[in-house]
Amino acid sequence: MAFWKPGTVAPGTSVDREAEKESSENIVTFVNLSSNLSIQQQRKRLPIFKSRDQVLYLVEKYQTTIIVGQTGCGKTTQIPQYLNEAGWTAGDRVIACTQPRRVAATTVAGRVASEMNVKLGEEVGYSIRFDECYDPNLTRIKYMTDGMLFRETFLDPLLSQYSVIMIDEAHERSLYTDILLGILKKIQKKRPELRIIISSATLDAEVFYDFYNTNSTNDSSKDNVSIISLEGRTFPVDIHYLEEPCQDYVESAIQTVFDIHVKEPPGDIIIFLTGRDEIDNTVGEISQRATTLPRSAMKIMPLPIYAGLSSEQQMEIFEPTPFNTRKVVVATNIAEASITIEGIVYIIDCGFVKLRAFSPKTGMESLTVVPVSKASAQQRAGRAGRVMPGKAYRLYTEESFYRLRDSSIPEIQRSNLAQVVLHLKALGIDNVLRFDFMTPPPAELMIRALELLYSLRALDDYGRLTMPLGMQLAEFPVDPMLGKILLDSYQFQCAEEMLTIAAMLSNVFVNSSTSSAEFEDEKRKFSVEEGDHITLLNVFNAFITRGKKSARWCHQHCLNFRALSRALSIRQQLKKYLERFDVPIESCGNDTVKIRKCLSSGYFANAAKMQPNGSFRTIRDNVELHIHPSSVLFTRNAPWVIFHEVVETTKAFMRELTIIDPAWLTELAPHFYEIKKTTLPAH
DNA sequence: GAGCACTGC
Repeated sequence: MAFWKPGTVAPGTSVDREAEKESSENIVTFVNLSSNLSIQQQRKRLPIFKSRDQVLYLVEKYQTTIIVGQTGCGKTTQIPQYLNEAGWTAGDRVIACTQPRRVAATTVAGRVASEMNVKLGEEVGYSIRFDECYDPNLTRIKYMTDGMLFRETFLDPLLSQYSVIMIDEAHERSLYTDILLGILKKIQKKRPELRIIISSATLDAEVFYDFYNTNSTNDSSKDNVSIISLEGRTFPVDIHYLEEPCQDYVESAIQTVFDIHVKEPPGDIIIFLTGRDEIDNTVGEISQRATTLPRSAMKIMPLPIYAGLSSEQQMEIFEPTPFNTRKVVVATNIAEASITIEGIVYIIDCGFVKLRAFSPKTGMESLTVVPVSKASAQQRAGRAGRVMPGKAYRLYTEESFYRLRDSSIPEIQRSNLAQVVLHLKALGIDNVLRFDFMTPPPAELMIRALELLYSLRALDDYGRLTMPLGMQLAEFPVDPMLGKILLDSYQFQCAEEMLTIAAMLSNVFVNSSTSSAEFEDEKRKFSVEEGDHITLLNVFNAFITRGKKSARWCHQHCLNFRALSRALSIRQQLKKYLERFDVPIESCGNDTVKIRKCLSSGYFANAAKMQPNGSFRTIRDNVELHIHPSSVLFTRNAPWVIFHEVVETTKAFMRELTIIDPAWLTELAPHFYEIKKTTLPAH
């Protein structure tokens, strides 16, 4: 875990070390020179090349190999090529390499194709949702999102075409990474020849080791798992801690920016904060205080970055820094792994992150600020050492760093598991409570998911998947409640409307980039008194008809073009599933009763009744809820509603609501509301 | 009368 301090021996070849001592201009020359080398020569220069034979030996000898290496060591691009060269793709076999993010899968595939001098989509391909670029007969190395490889287990439960499966960035412990880790262990029992490579950036490799090691004797020479550590190519980062804890990390971050600006040599800064509010305030405050700098001083340019910004706003941070100016990027966790900004030399880490958790007791999600893990703090610091040695300022004491968790709680232990349970059942894993997870989720989470699936009639009294409903819900790439309204739409002749609503709900960033009065005016043009679902339907329909799917129209109406285009793709994909399930694609026109009844047939469990004081209580658990101010129903009178989700921030807020008639609940879900009938008004 | 980190099928 130790960071390399300047003046000590650092990792990497002596050639690399010589280069980094030069100024940044010299590094540019260095890179240009290497681009003149042949591709094969460049590959041999990567630090990982020295470990090539050892990696191949370990993969040959052990069923599972754990590779620990920092980002930038070349493992993602090189290891699949080494395996290909060593014959692991002979006999039409394929090497898979999974990534938690879409962009990583496509860009890495492109780079490897050019290194191998082949056309992307032939020997080297990729597979991500809405974009497949590989040839089943030709492709030998396939980069894919972990979610896509998981999907493939539905078609071929043993993933029999793959000789080696490399799970990259496993330390991030994404939901699908964790499910795959469990399923691969199961597959390996039936296919002992399958090789698994787990690649991780942190040193918590023992967890992976113990999980895959099936050697029950004390003789460790019989282990079927091996570990190898690779050296990275990043530069040393000097870590600074506060001597005393700070009261206000935003204020402390701003002060640190100006300290660096005045005392340190040129180089851009990144600040990690937790959310939009903090970021916007910090950017404003830095601009304001920058006006008090002496006229002769270097200029300072603060820029925000978070997912809710439009792509144009996001692109600004990648512009080259103007002359005599220091760029200060103020970021959420988006810059920890998803976005890489070149030229960062200083990082300021507030030590916190906003994390989503799901409560099995109430079925609510909460979004709360929690301390980061040591692994996250290390990852953040590493963002400073990409082009030259950097400095990291942690806005907490060294002692509190050592009290942090080693790594974040894996997603699978804090998520709504309804979809996961459904998927495992579809793979024939009946006793999901005993499935071999690397870190099992709490039993309450699993039980909550089983209850919901039972109430949706996706599971029978014995907990088995129902046919065809349960199986179809498992195949659908949406939440089971959304899947239910799609499959039930034939009863209300409204599949067209449900497809749109489902696509829009799977994609919440439609309007989050602006929050001005102007936007409020725009929103009113689309809103209807029945609630948010039909409002979303109107927005999408206007985008298609009046807006002609154009970015310009979206801009004029304060809508997020990226989000609407994505909704369009999701809708097309969901439509293909409905067609395959023989659900007639009909429209109910403007019959909002049909639409709202159909919504209730999937969301009956999420029903709430207004209280005399204006708040709401759920029917199921009697939990107090509030309408989120972004809802079109916020200022309206809504005695009974169903809602898409609850997010707990300052209060428990329902998001995306629709007004319903309570009689529909007993009509559509008598099995769920039978015993509570007395609480409903007589009709 | 609040304000939602980030992914993914």
